[in-house]
Amino acid sequence: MKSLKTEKAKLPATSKAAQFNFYQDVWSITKKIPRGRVTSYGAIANYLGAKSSARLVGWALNMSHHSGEKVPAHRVVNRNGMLSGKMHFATPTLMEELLLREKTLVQNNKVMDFEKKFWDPMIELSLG
DNA sequence: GCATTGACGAAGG
DNA sequence: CCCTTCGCCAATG
Repeated sequence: MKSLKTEKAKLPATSKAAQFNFYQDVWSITKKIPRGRVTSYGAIANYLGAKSSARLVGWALNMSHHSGEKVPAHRVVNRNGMLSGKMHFATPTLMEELLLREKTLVQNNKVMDFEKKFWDPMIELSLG
């Protein structure tokens, strides 16, 4: 696995190329989240070796909207399982609707059985 | 350019 | 426990 730190060693953090790679990596991982499962911003950042840059994962997913690519951003929630990003979808209810469509139930703005549905890329992708 | 703002999360009080 | 602070860093004003 390629960490962001490794990328940083080659490219300055301010480099456009480095940013682009980071976004691409985030989208790539997000696409691997199976239907009916969810993960967190921090888990993705951690997998990319950028443990403390969870906020940038949110930015990357935000960029995915007008990127033209199909990124299941609704499967990424915060570390408590809350739908903190739902306001950034086309409608305020779209994120929850997309989750419900794949049998992921939401109550009080939070994914039900979050721990059971949690998909950790660090674990799931390191074995494959 | 500097200050503020977040789809975050850990640590400290 | 809950609330605040802090590190993080691209984007925005």
